[in-house]
Amino acid sequence: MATWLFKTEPSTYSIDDLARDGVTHWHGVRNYQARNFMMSMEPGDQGLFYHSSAEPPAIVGLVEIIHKAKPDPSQFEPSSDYYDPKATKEKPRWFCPDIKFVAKFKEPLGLSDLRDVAALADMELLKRGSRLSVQPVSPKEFSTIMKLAR
DNA sequence: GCCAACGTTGGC
DNA sequence: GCCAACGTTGGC
Repeated sequence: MATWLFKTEPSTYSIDDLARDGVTHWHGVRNYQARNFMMSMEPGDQGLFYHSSAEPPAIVGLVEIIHKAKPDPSQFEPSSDYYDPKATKEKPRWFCPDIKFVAKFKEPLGLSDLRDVAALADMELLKRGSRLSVQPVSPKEFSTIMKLAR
């Protein structure tokens, strides 16, 4: 089982939205590195759910991958913000997995608090200038965060 | 609102 | 294939 982190702006799609929906197609990611990580996800993998541009920016919950990545339908939809004119049904560019809600933490794990945790010193999320919206999380980092989570 | 960091685009 | 210009991300 691999472990990951999904970033989202809560004003766009929050942990509460996912709790309501139960399952969602993680569509709209338009970055090749993030896409490649999503294409390597397997059902049963777990993901941390992170709110960016939030107060505070924080890890707020846990999700699970329930279906491996398939073509992101929004790339074919001209009216979508995520439309990609260079993508075709025969050769899709963008793929995304289905994820399901597992838990919302009682207390968000704020970015500034995570920076104080020595075991997380090398975590991608905490790196200066880190913008990747889908990231791998190491087993050690994941277990450290799950111990902090309530 | 600022701005550093980073990815993408496109001219050459 | 280089790289300057530009747009976006996202913490602060």
